Amino acid sequence: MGSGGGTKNVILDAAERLFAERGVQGVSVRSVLAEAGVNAALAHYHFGDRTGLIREVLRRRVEPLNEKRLELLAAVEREAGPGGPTLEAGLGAFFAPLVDLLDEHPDFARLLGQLHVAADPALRDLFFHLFGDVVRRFADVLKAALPPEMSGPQRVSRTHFVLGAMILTLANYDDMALMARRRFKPPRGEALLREMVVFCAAGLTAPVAQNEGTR
Amino acid sequence: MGSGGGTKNVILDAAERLFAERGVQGVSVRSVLAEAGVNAALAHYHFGDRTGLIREVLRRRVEPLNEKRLELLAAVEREAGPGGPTLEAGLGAFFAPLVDLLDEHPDFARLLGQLHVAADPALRDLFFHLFGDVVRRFADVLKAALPPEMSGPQRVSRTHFVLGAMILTLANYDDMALMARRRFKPPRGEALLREMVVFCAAGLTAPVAQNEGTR
DNA sequence: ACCCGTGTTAATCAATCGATTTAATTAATC
DNA sequence: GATTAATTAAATCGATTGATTAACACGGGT
Repeated sequence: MGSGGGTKNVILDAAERLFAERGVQGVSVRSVLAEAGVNAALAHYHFGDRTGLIREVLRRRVEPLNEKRLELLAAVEREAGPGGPTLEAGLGAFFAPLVDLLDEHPDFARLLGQLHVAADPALRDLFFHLFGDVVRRFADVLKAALPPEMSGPQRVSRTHFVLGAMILTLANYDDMALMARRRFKPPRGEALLREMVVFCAAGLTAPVAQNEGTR
Repeated sequence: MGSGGGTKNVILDAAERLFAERGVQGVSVRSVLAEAGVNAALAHYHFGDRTGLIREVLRRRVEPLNEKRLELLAAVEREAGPGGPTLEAGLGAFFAPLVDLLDEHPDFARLLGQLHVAADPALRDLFFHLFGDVVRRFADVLKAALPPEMSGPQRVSRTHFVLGAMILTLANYDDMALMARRRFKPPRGEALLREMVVFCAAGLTAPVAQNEGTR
């Protein structure tokens, strides 16, 4: 389940699990150490303070995630023509590492989804600092792959919707079918990735101003 | 800004503001009462305990929201043919009250977005209890408006993406343009509603299995 | 006038929080 | 094998938490 031995990783695993279950703000450092089964002073020794613990929980998984995203992006850019990668290829490079994360570390995926909408200012700063560069890289790819006549605000809005679809999938994925009366087994892995790419690509490229009577 | 006088509403307004700023779990009852400028025992007097305060903050705005949603849904169903309302009309009835909420009570809108992905089990229960019925009503409308050959899991997945796009818009709307290098004024009101409906309708009706090489 | 219910205030409870200190234990180095 | 550094354990600090209590103000109804 966790990530190898060492007291440090034992603590980080416990923190990841509890953070996902109760929310970062709803978890005390003491409860993390109790869950990990180690002494109550080890968090301070290994991570300095509470913020250091949270930061390390995130950094441990976000850094490989960002690397994988940039690798995939470089790959699709290498294979693409001079116009840059297609919309589907760009979205695939952005989503695929998250879909893998959902399989390998579902607790962390839920935590990641929560943090995207977290209100605590300190958490938000930490979060944007971790992801800002990569998100901007992909935003440029998206811009190049979208029709040039699309306005800036429109592209920003639609990109925002794409992020929302992605975030709720991370945060709530296992509850996805809860509201349906029949219980469906939600797709995983490759199938989920395809669903996300198809949905977002269609939404991003939808023709504008086709329907007026929505209210 | 608030909702009329009365100590009760003064407390609820302060709670709404602080909850949106720092997250429900990051706000103490004492800080709410200090922000409201009232005595430290009035929360217990008016709302029983902390959970009662949270519940009332939500109920005060969610009940009118649900009523407005059902009214709009009844209206579009009345105007629709025997096949039920169109996809765009159904989505419009679902989104319009939220777009209004974003204008009139932006703090509560942010709070609502957070709660959709909140991890605290008690909060999640409270939340699903408030919205479950209405969401299921609209899920049925969506099902009727979508192509009958779409599979159940696929419809559930795409509905989930729609909810995600909506939730992030609520939670993060003012930060929408933050990641763009140029600063755009994000759309409001009618324009935002049209953006959401167009994007989601296109995503929901996208043809399946058109692209295989997404990874 | 009297009482009573509503609203408010100040004071305080035990529990828990993040953080720190001191001591005991283990591992590594010379 | 002695010395030193790294790690773990146990106990405790002041501050803050949710909750509760008792006392006080005040207005309307009988």
